[in-house]
Formats: sequence, structure tokens, C-alpha cells
Amino acid sequence: MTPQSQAAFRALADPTRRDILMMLRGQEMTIAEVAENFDMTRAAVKKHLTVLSDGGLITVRAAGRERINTFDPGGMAPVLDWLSAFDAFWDDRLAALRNAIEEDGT
Amino acid sequence: MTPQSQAAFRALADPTRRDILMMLRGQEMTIAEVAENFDMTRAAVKKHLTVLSDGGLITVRAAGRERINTFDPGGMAPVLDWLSAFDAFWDDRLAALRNAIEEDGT
DNA sequence: TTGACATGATACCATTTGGTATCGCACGGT
DNA sequence: ACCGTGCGATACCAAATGGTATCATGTCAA
Repeated sequence: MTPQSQAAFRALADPTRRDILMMLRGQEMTIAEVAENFDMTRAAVKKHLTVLSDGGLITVRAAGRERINTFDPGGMAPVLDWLSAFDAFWDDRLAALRNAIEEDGT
Repeated sequence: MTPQSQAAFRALADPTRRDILMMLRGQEMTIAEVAENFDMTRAAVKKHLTVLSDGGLITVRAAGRERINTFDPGGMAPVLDWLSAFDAFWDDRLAALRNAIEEDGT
């Protein structure tokens, strides 16, 4: 129940943010590039990106006047960590997954 | 992006609801029993339970005038299913987990 | 330098959300 | 039969959320 964990769960609760994560999975994108894929203003998209950043699911770096948003797989760890509390229902395989991710050290 | 999936993510976004799930993991509980563990009214707890039910994470059955709330592991499946889109970052182990859960047929 | 443009920062708005208070009802124990 | 109580339903509230509009700023290019 770390604040980190809460921020990650909150970030994943919105379908737009989950879609953004799917996009960023394969490639880095600027705010404007992300916004092109949605029917909303850049300001709204930037808000979502801020929430994703707060949740540790993406990192943002400045490149001149642009902000490059990058997916951060490590941000998923707190979520999977919480889910692992339900291992008993799933034959302990989730715990193995979590450990594997942590070992990757992404 | 099924409505089922969205409801599950939304249900997991609140820390109180996640705590409730943790409690129900080991034992069924009535609304009042759940409420005893929180500093809020039964009405508020019941609202959370309704959200959890909408998300398919618990099932509710009537027993006289009481409602027995039971954890439903199958409700996690849409969440893990979505997370599996990020397999490439985690050495494909999440997909294996998801398949294992679906085979369990819980 | 000057203009174009991506972003940041505010201010503002409608809706949703988490919560309380209150009422009524159905059920169970005595 | 009756009373207590577990629950559902409703009304209501403050705060958070998702969104827009607008303006300021920094940076790239000509």
C-alpha cells in the first residue's frame, strides 16, 4: 500500500491512459504525437501523461522543446507485487513472475 | 477494452477496495463484517462492494437478510489479460501465467 | 532577430467519486 | 407477535477527475 503502488493503480484505472501505455510500449513519443491518436486536446493528454509519470509507468525526458515519453516496465512491479498476494488462487505462478521481473532490474 | 475489463481496473483503483479484496481472499464476509475493519459507514462499504461486484472481483449471495461477499479470482483475469500485452518486457512469463489461470477455470 | 510552434501553466467547468445521513423494509430470535 | 437489526435505497455533500480554453515561455529555424 505504498503511495507508489496507489499511484500506479490509479494510473491504470483510466482507459485512455491504458491505451497510451499500449502505444508507448513499442516506441517513445512526444506529447503531440500521443495526442494525435486521441480526440482530445494536448493539454488533456499531457494530464494523463503526468498521471502515468506519477505512477512510475513512464519516464519523461526533455529534448529541446519537446518532451519524450517512454514506457517504464518497472512501474508495473508494484501492481504485480500486490496481485501476488493472490498467489494461492493461481498456483503460485504470479510470485514467480514478479520475482522474474525484479531480477530483470528494468 | 471490454466494459468488464474497465470495471475491474476501476475497482482496483481504490485502496479501500483493494484492502477489502485482501480480506475476502481468505474468508467470506457480510457487509457489516467488512465494515468493522474500516472507519467508515456500512453504506460506504457497501458502495465499494458494489463496485467490486461490478468489476467481477467478488460475488454476492443472499443468506436471509445478510449478503455474503465472496472473492472471485476469475475477476482478475481481464486485468492479467491486459497486462499480458507487455509480455515482451517480461520474458513472456506473464502470458504463461494468464494461460495457467484460464486453464484453472476458476 | 524574428517568427513559428511544442510545451507549461492557469483558470475554469461538468461529471464522477467517496463519503454521510436518513428512512424503510424484511428477516430472526425471543 | 414483536422488537431489534442487517440491509437496500435515496438524497445529499465535498472533493477529485477529465476535459477545455487561454496565455506565457523556451527553442528551433530562417
